[in-house]
Amino acid sequence: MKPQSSKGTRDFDLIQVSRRNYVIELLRKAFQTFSFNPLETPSFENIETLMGKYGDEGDRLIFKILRSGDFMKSVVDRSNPDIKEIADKGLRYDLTVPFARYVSQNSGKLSFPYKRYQIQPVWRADRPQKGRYREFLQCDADVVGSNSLWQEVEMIDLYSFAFKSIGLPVVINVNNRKILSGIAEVCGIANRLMEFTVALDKIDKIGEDGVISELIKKDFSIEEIDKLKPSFRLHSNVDESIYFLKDWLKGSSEGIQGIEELEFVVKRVQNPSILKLNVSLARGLNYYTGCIFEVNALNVDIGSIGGGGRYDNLTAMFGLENISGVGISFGLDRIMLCLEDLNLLPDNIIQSCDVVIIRTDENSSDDNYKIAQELRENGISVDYYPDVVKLKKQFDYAEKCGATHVIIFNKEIDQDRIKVKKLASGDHIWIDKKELLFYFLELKK
RNA sequence: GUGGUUGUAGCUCAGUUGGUUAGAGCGCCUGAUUGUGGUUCAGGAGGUCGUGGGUUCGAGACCCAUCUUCCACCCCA
Repeated sequence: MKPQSSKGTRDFDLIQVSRRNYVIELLRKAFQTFSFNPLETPSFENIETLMGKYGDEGDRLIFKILRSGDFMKSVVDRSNPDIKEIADKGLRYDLTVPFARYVSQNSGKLSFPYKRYQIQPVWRADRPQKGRYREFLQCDADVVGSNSLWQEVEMIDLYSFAFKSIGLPVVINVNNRKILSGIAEVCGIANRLMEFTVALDKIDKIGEDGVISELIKKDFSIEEIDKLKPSFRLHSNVDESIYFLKDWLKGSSEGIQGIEELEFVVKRVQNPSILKLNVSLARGLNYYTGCIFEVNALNVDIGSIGGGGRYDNLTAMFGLENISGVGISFGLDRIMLCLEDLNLLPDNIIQSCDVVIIRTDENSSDDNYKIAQELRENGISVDYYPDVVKLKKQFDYAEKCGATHVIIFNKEIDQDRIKVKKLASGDHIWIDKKELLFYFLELKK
């Protein structure tokens, strides 16, 4: 059998794990700084929990898990089985829906507003591309149980804080679903909001003409498209856009509310310069109801590296009414690609061992191993080479596992001193047996 | 899910209009040399040419299928 990892999945080696952990810790620190509590949920959920939350396209991309045992037994029509008949579980597609399930299930013991962060992999049965995997790590922060717009402000500040600490320059696109509804309302296409926003969302990619032809394809009339046209040109300058929108949408109370919400938020964030009001931003996940966010890295063409927004009714699907939430997500895998592309990762973050004990003589084995035990007990990372073999082999090994030092001790020849060699320079020093631990503890400081 | 693309030693790739025992560099292993590794030298292992069919006297090269890769849609982190 040929060894091969499954489509759209990857293995991470020493360097990659070290780098990922480095960024994950920065994110965790950011979440904690904003007072979110950790939560972990199972990798799979009941299929009903997942289905119908992400739109038709989302349902298709959920990894379904076959029923245990004879999974065809419960199928009524074998020529056309329903998905729920043969699969009763699915791998989580995002972290927001499992979170909503958790909140609904545990509403009695949670005090609201409840803030949690969650760093776990999610799975999508998508066709892989660069920056698009079938298993990837999401890092989410959500707060539920309050309608306060201060939470939108905090979410944007959290984004700024986190990306600043990571050192990745980004732009945060913001919009509000209510503005999109308002536009649809004043243009008389309220019943076709989704079709309109899906087309508008592509404007950065296909341009104004592309959006128009897309709308024509979807049977929008020329008059309707003419009315919608101002939305194609709203970009960048936040104040001007808000001023214009207030006039344009004055016939829609929902639209006006959306603008006011947006205005409240953009006026209060700590670093408004990384915000971009982007009326074309729609986001496909259909549970969003208010503010929506999407983060893009500057100077890297890889799609969004984060997204989120306000959802008013997500827990209602699980029976818990009147719980509004806001959440944001960091796409770790894409963030890593950006950092690698832009060469922004420090090179001193590899988590490797401090010292390899080189074996030259079986008679010294016990003494060598005692050295390893003593160092380990004091927090030094030690690799004890298991065999007495050629030095070249042992040195190569030490080099490869990233050790900074090797120790050579032969009790017959060396007696009470130990040779400590720095791998990078090749320099060596002799250290008295009693001083060895002190030497490495000093290095660690 | 639709359309296209890729696949030769561990890695990066050569391989001429289909024609004998499929090559290189790097890496790996062994030995020598270097005052106990990183240099240099010599030798060696390793590929049913992604997989399965087909065309042909003959296929790594052509055809079909399938898997994988990357790209564009779709959608998204």
